Amino acid sequence: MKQNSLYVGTLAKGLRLLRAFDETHVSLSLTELIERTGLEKSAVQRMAYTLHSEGMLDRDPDTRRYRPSHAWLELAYAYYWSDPLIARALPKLIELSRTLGETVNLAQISGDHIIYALRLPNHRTHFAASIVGRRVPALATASGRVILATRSEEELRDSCASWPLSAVTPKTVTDRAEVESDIRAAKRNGYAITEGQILLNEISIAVPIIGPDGRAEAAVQVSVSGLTNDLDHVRRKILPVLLDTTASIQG
Amino acid sequence: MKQNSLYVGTLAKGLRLLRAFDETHVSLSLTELIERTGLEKSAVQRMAYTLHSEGMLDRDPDTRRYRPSHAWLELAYAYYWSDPLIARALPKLIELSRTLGETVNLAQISGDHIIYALRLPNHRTHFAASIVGRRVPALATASGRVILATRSEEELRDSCASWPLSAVTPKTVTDRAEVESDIRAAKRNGYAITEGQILLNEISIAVPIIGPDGRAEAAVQVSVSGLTNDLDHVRRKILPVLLDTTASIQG
DNA sequence: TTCATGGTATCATTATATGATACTTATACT
DNA sequence: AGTATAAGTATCATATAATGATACCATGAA
Repeated sequence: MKQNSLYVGTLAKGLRLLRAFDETHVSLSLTELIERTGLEKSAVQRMAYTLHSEGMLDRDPDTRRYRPSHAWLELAYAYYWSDPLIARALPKLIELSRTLGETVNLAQISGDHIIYALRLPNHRTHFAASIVGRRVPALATASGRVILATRSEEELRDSCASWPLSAVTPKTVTDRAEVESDIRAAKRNGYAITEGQILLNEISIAVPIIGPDGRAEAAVQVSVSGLTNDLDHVRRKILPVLLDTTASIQG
Repeated sequence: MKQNSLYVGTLAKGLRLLRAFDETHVSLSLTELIERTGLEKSAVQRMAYTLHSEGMLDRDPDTRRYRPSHAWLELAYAYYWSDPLIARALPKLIELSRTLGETVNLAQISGDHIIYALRLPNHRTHFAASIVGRRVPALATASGRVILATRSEEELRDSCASWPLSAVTPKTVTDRAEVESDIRAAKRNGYAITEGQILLNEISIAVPIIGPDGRAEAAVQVSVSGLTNDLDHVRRKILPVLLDTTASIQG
């Protein structure tokens, strides 16, 4: 599968089973696992058996379908402890969530996507918008843009040119020049604001968490309904507290 | 390692590296991984290399230490989609969190522990108490007790006798008879309440989410400060809304 | 009932993981 | 600084353990 002699193909195969599960594949039968991983029937049989007996997959004895187990949440728990930013940001986000009464998120850059590492929902909204671990193309989000805005000119241009950018709502901006100029605006302003890019009628505003080297790896983002808010209100009422929050996280 | 011919030892070894990380081991060097997994040096070298090249472990090029990667959060994301209870409970918990202004949790039974699958923190508190994926001995928690209270007499007795129960605070009840009678009380009342069992000065109240078969696999738990609340207030003010919430989740 | 599909079990073959060892790079100590 | 010691990396012969083909057994549909 890969060249290096240190690479253990068997382990990689096992991981492929884990990654076969996502929002549209919440449980998988043996044959479905075969399809999704592209592995041999026997291999899948063995990997699934092993993952199950190690507690990484639950199995319905009746339907014989496999499902993610609680161990997947335990891994998230370990992640949270391992990332020093989480411990610094969480108490501030709780505070922010309380004062605003709106959904607040901590987004981290992860390749050309952002991943929501913390989410404190305050209103019923789409399921995907209230659970952690979701990955979204960075260029399509206020957080991704404002993080990019802290990077070098070259990095900014390259990313705008090559990172994924696909329409998910009718309002999603797919013109790369437009995205780039929006990021430059974010650079000047210190925040980025988007409307209906991922979800219609949703306004998101994000402020970067800037590291000692001036580069941001993460951002705090507040998302509000576009039906009950307008851009101006978001800028006047939410932005100031948001800036306070990120400042206090940066310490 | 195990007898069955379907068992793939190599995959199991790789998983052991993942599980070597926890709240007290947030990053691990090669030698630390060797110690914690008990595997051969060469094996750990290979597994770590493979996990890293598959994106399951991050690696600091300077310190050469390994850390959980964002992929661990993605797994949690897949878990959330796979568990139908999450989607039913989350909007109700958001509502509950707003009306109470207190920290609300969804706890699920997982062997002899409970695991916090959803947490909506409202006050700054201990870090461990605000992130998902934490496992706690079921008998020491209001949620665990109230879930057990929905089970058969035999199961109840066996669990009280054999499940783990260790003192974590000076107030932790380690007398199994006392725990058992508390669970029986929960059976009559439909809720369980604990004080300072896991965290000093914390009062927790839990109500089970009862399935069609009458057995609970999960519970909704509200935790408040014992300094600003007393048991009676919790029962009068929080319990009624909590009961509404669980009723609406059961649908 | 029969048929088709999905899941389970077995086994000879050899590719692949193994673990010992040597080598290189970092860190600690004097 | 210079040496010692530990930590990390690379290599390789060997055989164990993963492989994948195939046969067998449930399950559910027609």
